[in-house]
This record gives sequence, C-alpha cells and structure tokens, in this order.
Amino acid sequence: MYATDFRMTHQRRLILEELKKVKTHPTADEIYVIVRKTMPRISLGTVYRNLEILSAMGLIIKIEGFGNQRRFDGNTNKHYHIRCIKCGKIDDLPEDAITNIEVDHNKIKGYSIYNHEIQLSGICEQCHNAK
Amino acid sequence: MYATDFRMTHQRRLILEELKKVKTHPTADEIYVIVRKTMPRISLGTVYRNLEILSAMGLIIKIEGFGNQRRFDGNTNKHYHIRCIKCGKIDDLPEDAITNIEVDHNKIKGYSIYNHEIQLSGICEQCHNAK
DNA sequence: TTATTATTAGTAAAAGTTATCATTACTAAT
DNA sequence: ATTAGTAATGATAACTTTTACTAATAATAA
Repeated sequence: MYATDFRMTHQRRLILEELKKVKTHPTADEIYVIVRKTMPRISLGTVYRNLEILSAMGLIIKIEGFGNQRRFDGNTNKHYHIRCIKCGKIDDLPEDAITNIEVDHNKIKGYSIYNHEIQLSGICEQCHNAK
Repeated sequence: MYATDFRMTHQRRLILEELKKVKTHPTADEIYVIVRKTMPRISLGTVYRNLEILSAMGLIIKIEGFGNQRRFDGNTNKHYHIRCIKCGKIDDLPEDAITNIEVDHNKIKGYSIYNHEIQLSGICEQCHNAK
C-alpha cells in the first residue's frame, strides 16, 4: 500500500512555522510575503493550498468572519476575536472576556452542531485616538 | 440647502422589499435575480451599492461570517445564525438557543465595542439524512 | 418648474481564490 | 539503492465576487 496521508513538505512546514510565529492574523498574501523571504520561489497557489490543508488538519485556524478576505491563525486554542471596524486589525480576546455562554442544542432542531464562533467588532485604541 | 440624505429610489425600495419578503439569506447575485423579475434593466452594481447603503442605514443586516460570499438578511431583529457545513444553507437560530452570554467590556482593553456576532456551524437535517 | 446632485445602467477593472497541468519530490515496496 | 506510485509544487490561466468609473437619469428642495 501507498500513503494516502498528507506529506509534510518544506513549503507546508515553513508556512505552518511562520504562521505560528506571528501574533497577527495574516491573509494568504501576507503569508506569501513572509515565506518568500526564506523560499523565494514558492508560489501563491501553494500558499493557498497549504493553508486550506493545514486548517483541515486542525493545525491552524481559518478565520472567515470578518470582511471578505480570509485570515489565518496559528493559535489553535479555542479563543475569540475582535476586529476594528476602522482599520480592520484583528486581535485575540482574553479568555475571560466572554463567559457563561450556553448553547441549547435541543432548541436548534434538525442540526447537529459542530462549532461556534464569536466575533466582536469595535474601534481600537489607535483609531480612536486618530479621530 | 439641498438634501445630503439618502434618496429612496425605486431600485432601493424594491431591493429592500424583496429582501424583507424572503426567509433565506440571499447573496447579492441571488437578490439580483429576484429584483430583475420586476425591474429587468437594474444593474448588478446597483444591487451591490444599495445593499451596502441599506445595511449602513440599518434597514438590513450584512452577514459576512460564512464562507467567502456576502449574504444579506432582511430581519433586523437581533438574532444569530447557523450554517450547514455540507450544503451551505443558513438558518436563523431561535431566540432562546443561546443564553447567558456575558461580554466583559473591561477585559477587552483599548477597544470600544459596537457589536457581536455568533455563528454556529453544523450539519442540517437534509444533509444528515442524505449521507 | 428649475437647479442641484444623488443615483443609475452599463461596463471595465480590481481583488481574491481556485483550477489546470507538466514537472518535481516524497514515500514505500521491491 | 532503485523503482513505482502518487502527492505536491510552480507557473499561469481562469474564475468568482466586489468595486470603480462615467455619462445619463431622476429624486428632491427651493
């Protein structure tokens, strides 16, 4: 038999490692810029493909809730995000910022529930001061 | 002085009314198909522009959290959504499905908070039966 | 009415993502 | 080691979704 598993290629590992390093929540093209410093001939398609695969593997998180550009997060611990509606920056929320949330699965008829996301939006300190 | 306000054009009113009629959460191009039945010469750009304006006016809701296509909701009462990860369908959650959520604004330093969204994902009844 | 200007239709362009395909490189069995 | 099989890559084209542009039109206040 031959492997049907994912292969950990140099490109895939680099993308994963760079994403784990940063505390921001970069887009695919921002990651493309970062990894090209180490691997100048990597293609944008490879970045997109691997970000999808890595998130399917559960090694990174895909953030789709803000704006129309996908973002990625190397931190796979369960946490929520807040985005500044002025500058678009995304920050992590502290773990204890949202508490007591209760989801009554019986109230949601027909669905088996897999996940929930919470996204806050507001204005960050910099943008508040800038105005 | 002349008006700096929004004008309620036929196009804008039609888009609003059709969106209020449906219980689904259509994309811009789905709304385009609907309104062309009444107003065949309306342009897709007009649909996009008015959906933005109507949501800025607070008359409709823009849903950005699911997938990479924007959706719109004529129901402006505060409510949450669930999406089927198989077929992509979006349903409203009953009001009492999520309770007790507490957001501690003091824990989120620097931000003034404007809004929060919650998005569940799961598998709907039809897709569950289909498998 | 008339003057002003927001809005429109039509179209082009931009932005973001996915698909295609010949080539490369990883993996497992010989 | 060598080979066979196949997942992954780089390069690029194509596609989808959204935004921008512009001359013409239409809504509104005076």
